[in-house]
Amino acid sequence: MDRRTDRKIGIKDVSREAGVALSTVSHVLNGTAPISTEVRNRVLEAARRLGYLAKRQQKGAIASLSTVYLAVPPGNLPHNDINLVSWTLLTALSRECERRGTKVVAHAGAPELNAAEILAGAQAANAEGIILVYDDNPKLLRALAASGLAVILLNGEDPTMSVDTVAPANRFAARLATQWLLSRGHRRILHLTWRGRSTIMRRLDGFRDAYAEQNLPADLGRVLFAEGYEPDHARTALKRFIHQHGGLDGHTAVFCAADNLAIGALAELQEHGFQIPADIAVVGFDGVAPGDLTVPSLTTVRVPLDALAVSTLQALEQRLSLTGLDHPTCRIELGCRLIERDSANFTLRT
Amino acid sequence: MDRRTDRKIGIKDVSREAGVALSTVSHVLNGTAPISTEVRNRVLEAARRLGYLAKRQQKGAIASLSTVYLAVPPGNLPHNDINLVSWTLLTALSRECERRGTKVVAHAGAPELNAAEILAGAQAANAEGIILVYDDNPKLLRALAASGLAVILLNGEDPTMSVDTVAPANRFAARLATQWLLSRGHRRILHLTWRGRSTIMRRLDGFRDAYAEQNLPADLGRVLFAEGYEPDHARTALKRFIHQHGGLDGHTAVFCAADNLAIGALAELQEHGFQIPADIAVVGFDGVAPGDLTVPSLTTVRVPLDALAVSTLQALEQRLSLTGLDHPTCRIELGCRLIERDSANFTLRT
DNA sequence: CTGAAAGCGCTTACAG
DNA sequence: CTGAAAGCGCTTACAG
Repeated sequence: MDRRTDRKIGIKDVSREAGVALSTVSHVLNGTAPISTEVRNRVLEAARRLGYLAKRQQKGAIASLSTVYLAVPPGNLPHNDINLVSWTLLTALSRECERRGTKVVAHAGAPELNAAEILAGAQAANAEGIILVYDDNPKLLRALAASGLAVILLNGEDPTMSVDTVAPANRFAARLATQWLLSRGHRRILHLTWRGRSTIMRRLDGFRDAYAEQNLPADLGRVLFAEGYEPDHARTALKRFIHQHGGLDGHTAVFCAADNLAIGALAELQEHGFQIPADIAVVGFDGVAPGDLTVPSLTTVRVPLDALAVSTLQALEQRLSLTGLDHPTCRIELGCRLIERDSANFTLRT
Repeated sequence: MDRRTDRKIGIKDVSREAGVALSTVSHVLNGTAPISTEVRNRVLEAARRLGYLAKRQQKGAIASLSTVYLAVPPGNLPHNDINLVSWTLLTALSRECERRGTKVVAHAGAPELNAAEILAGAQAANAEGIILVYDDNPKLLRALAASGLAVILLNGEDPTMSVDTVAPANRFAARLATQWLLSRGHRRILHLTWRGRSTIMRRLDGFRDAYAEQNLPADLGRVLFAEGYEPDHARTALKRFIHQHGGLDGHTAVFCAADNLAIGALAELQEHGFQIPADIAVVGFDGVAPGDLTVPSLTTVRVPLDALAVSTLQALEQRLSLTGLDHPTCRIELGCRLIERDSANFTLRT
């Protein structure tokens, strides 16, 4: 493999690699002549290996999006918040736009997002598409969808399926993390969450799924609601819980619906003298904070923010190219991975 | 708009349509020179309108899949079953493959799908990808994923997110149908379903979501499990229910998790002398049967089978082009539409 | 399926 | 950003 990635790859290279005539490659790629499947496969494999197919695909996808309009509920904007997830997601989004040469215009409107304002802003910016982040107000979504512009909801749910959405596979990821704890002997797991957007409730669904899948009594998995998703909310909720039950009430693990909560949980639990993970294991959800931010380092579910940004732009272009056709709206969920660190690195004897 | 779709459209046409120089169009499409957003947008819009972008995209996507290997659990094969959904889905799939010039090789193995057999078959067929339909056995999925071949699960769930999946948005669609009934005054709705694959349980989730969303007591929405998804299973289950309760126990609507069940429900309810929809409304799920197959015609949720087939092939190609990279697996759900016919065409006075 | 050759469409460099 | 021009890469028709 001494191919230089800088030299441009053409069908001549593919024909040499596959050991067939130049014209044969062309015919395979365009379906303009009947070619035996054996040769056809050889050609396609060579084209794929040399990156020719990828190059060709990129050329087809390029440049259809010149400007996107980005609307984020002000409460989730990075500057007035310690929300690292928001910040990382928006960074990934703008980096991906830059890579594609797509201009991003951010919405700056009233604190409450408003369809008319967003549409006016998008029009003024000459945007072909709108990316809405987090907000899942059905009225807003429906109004935007009715405008005929291409709209994608990122990191939110639209139960009415009026617009395309891109989000992490929250339910399945939470289920996997819970299963992982169960497989290490934990039985009484506390799910620490808050009454946030519906995507957060999907993590609760997944938590319960894991118990159901193993035919374990559902009440082994208790749910504790904090007042919000900041570390202090976690501390307050846990403090009250520990006070009420005179301890952890037999729980051996806390599965938090956000890293922010997990950070607060670590602090609060340690303040009460619990050893982590020996007395109680802690698992987070998000995976944007560096591992050594906490002591012990946090085991967590990593949400693929970069891939979410890529998929969002792809979905937007896809929708744009389908303008006019009534292709159904789609919901895309991306898989998350468990990052095993110290805060849950302990197997219970069963 | 007198453009002839048969004449090939080139950038010359785009430049004329947009009123700019030929070279400008090229620069816009390739990002090879800085172009003002105003001109850029004019060019892209013209390119989109003339179908040039679509043509270019198609060229990029074409021909990367030569052969797919199709594995369907034998129980779901059309020939030994009255399962119209299966039949329609597989037809849509093979039609889409034909359109793309992709060869389909069907798996013919033991009644129980087996990873080694499937992989051997796919290899023998020189297939680049595998489409698995329905089956959601986690062991099977994991084994296939580990093989390194591109794998898509169609109409199933993979909670482990080992392989990419494409499915209808079952949960949201069931929620919408239930909301629609609730909005027409129904309060006690019976959800008639069966213990099928997990995708069917998502319809139950959606049924419950609709009650929760309106803050209605969850026990207003009762669930009745039939022994299977055939019309006779529905009849048996309903017969027993009516007998036990000496009637419909206050229910004014039956929301069935499959059209097959709805067909049985219509027959059974009418046999007991109930008027449909005046005494009880019936809603199905699938939408593959013609509307006049039943009396009265069936209101149902239409699953976009053609679009599912298109998305499946797209997802497979996408995965193929990402070979090597560790892009997370994705789950794609497509929106469904409620088809309003006579069997639920009745609004209750509230 | 090959290989040489003609031709087409797009890209690119450049003066205005 | 235009417009004429050179050039490149791919397509296509055809004899073998």
